[in-house]
Amino acid sequence: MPRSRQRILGDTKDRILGAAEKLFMERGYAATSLREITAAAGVNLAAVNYHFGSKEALVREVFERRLGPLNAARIAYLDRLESAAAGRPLTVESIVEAIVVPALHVSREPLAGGAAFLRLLGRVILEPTGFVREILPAHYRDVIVRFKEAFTRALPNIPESELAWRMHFMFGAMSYTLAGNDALQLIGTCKLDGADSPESIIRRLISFLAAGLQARLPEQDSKRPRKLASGVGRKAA
Amino acid sequence: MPRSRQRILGDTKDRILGAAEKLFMERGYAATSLREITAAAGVNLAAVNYHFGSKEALVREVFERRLGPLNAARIAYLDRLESAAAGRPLTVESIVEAIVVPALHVSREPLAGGAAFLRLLGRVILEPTGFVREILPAHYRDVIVRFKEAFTRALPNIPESELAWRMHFMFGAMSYTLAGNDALQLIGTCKLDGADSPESIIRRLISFLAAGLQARLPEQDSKRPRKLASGVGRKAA
DNA sequence: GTCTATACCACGATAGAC
DNA sequence: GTCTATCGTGGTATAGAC
Repeated sequence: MPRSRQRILGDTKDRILGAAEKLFMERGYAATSLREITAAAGVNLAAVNYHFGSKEALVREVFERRLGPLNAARIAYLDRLESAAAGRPLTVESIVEAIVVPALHVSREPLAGGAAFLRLLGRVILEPTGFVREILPAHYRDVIVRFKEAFTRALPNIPESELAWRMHFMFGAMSYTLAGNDALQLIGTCKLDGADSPESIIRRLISFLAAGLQARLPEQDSKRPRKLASGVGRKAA
Repeated sequence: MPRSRQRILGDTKDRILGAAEKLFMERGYAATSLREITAAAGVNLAAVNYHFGSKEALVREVFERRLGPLNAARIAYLDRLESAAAGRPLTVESIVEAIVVPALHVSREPLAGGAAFLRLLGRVILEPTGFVREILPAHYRDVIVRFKEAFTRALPNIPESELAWRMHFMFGAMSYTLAGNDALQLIGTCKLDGADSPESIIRRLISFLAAGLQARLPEQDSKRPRKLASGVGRKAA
């Protein structure tokens, strides 16, 4: 059902979407009022309710628009890796890379929402209530399936339930980092070198996650007596 | 300055604090109104503003009361490990244990706030705005200092900046997990075995984090030619 | 179909009586 | 210390203009 007429300078819906994204990113969801958004967009207050239904539905559309391309880029990255590997399993590092690097690109392209989008995403993922429970699953399903397969091939000795949890931990560390949280930095004693480029941070994140994903199992099946920790004293207490 | 008179059934301030904690945990901060809190506590609406000054100051006191004991338990745990080790460096696993296990205990003791407290804490840590920026540092400083020292001794070959980032990643994965987020679970394809006991989850988390913290450096100084990944195909692309 | 003006009710906060 | 009354602002709903 096409609209019969619309504005010259983008239609109202897009203007609201753009203004909302900008303000939500800058000030957060709760701290941004619909009156600020509609004022910035130059539209009437009631327009947001007409076009979106509610403030929550608005923020949902705001970052649905970003999440699709991001996850598509992740899958495309993985596709490239797998076709290059010609059937052999990938390294864990490269699989993690396929998840993290596209997010890094998003964080640096203002047109794609910039780092602020990831910050908002990271925050909204942690939210126990609201729309996350119904929206995120649909957007992440394909990504999870594909990467779970890849990890399973790369880590054949890790049981499925263990792998699920490790992916969970990976998800947490990644969300936290990409969200730009600097809890430690603020705490002061550990200053995360601000001069570090995003690339070097991502490299550090990848090696951390890859090592965690490949951790030896709590009770080793003793198939491959792999020595992991070295140069560290034995377990105390 | 002691109060001259106070109620029989706990004074107003404590009643508000108790009701607020319960409701904030259940419904989140933004979704809980002062009117609900004061109604549940059986006190007047204006009382919360008289005793605390604002809603924000109230939630701050709510989880300051829990965070102190939690971090004290972490330091005590580390103290015990170190005195038992008699000067030798601890294993990375045991240090991580000292961070995670006290939180597990909190999550299971309703009197200490229960799992809901960790959920609120994890969410509030992700919040870019508000009181976190001024409150959390003071409560976490001692913990960070002590554990950074311990990790530095346990991982003498990891540069300080690298270690800071790895602790950051650890913090993220841990907050995410303890906050009880089950993004993957909801996404469905990866069901995190609900039958898993908290203890087994914590064990998995510890081994994941310990492996990540001990990851080989991106460009190895080649002092200790440590083989980490095995049974995985070589890097593709 | 779109957009506007406007009214509604709940919220956090505060002043002032007691 | 406690209470009532009230203020400004928030998200939402609707009637009606175009």
